Amino acid sequence: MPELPEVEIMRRYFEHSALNKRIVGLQFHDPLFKVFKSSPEELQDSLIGSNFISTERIGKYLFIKTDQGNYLHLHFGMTGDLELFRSDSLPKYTRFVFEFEDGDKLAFKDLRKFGVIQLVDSPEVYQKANKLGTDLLKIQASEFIEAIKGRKIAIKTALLDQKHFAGIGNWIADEMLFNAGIHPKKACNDLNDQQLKTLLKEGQAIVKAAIAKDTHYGDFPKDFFVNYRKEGALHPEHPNSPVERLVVGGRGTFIVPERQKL
DNA sequence: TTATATGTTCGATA
DNA sequence: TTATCGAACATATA
Repeated sequence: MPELPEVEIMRRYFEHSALNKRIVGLQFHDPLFKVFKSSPEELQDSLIGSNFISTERIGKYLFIKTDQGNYLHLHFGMTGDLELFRSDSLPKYTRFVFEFEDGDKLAFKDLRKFGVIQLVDSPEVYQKANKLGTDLLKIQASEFIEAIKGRKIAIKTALLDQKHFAGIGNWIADEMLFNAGIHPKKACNDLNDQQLKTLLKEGQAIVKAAIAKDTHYGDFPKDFFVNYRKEGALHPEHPNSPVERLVVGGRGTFIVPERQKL
């Protein structure tokens, strides 16, 4: 699920469900500890008895500040999600649970276990240390253009790289390229500033629209490309050019050939 | 059985 | 040293 808009919605969900409540317990449900980058002892020491007081998001990376001053970092990988619950039975694919003093429990669910749970000093420190770029909604056009210009890799590969700007995932990259009429395999250094500017504008608009719809795909505008993102589908603006699937940078990629040419 | 899935990282190579 | 590419990770579904 999680690209920038989904993580933004999760950030808000976390704020509504878990802020300013004492943490009284933690549960670990990942025997091989794949999603934990901090040890259970560290997490216990740092979180039990503390409160979460605020949240921040950079691209797909979520940071939650504790009243101790440090942060819990959550990444949702491909299949991560949050769910508030109270029952004794765990939500499916739960890997981690926060227990709060009011009886609420918050599950970190992650089928494929590509997610990350980790204590960090601060978002800024993490961002520097891990070469995480500027959030897509905050980046200036000049910075965006500079980050792409001159590279010889495929534009889609550059869009998915979180190093210079963060938040674009597979479907949003396809959506941006469709809107801008650019072929995903086009080399970065074959694009002019105007095209890059358009890409950024489209990307920000897509992300904002998705957030406005609470990332409920069914509620997205009818002409969003993601609605036709499968082989052979027909976008209303291109009734004679069925969607084709290709692979770019190892990721499934969908285009309308008539609109996106090399 | 094989291919695919909304993500990131790491090792090999240039 | 930096940029790029592809495999790997874990699990379910078509």
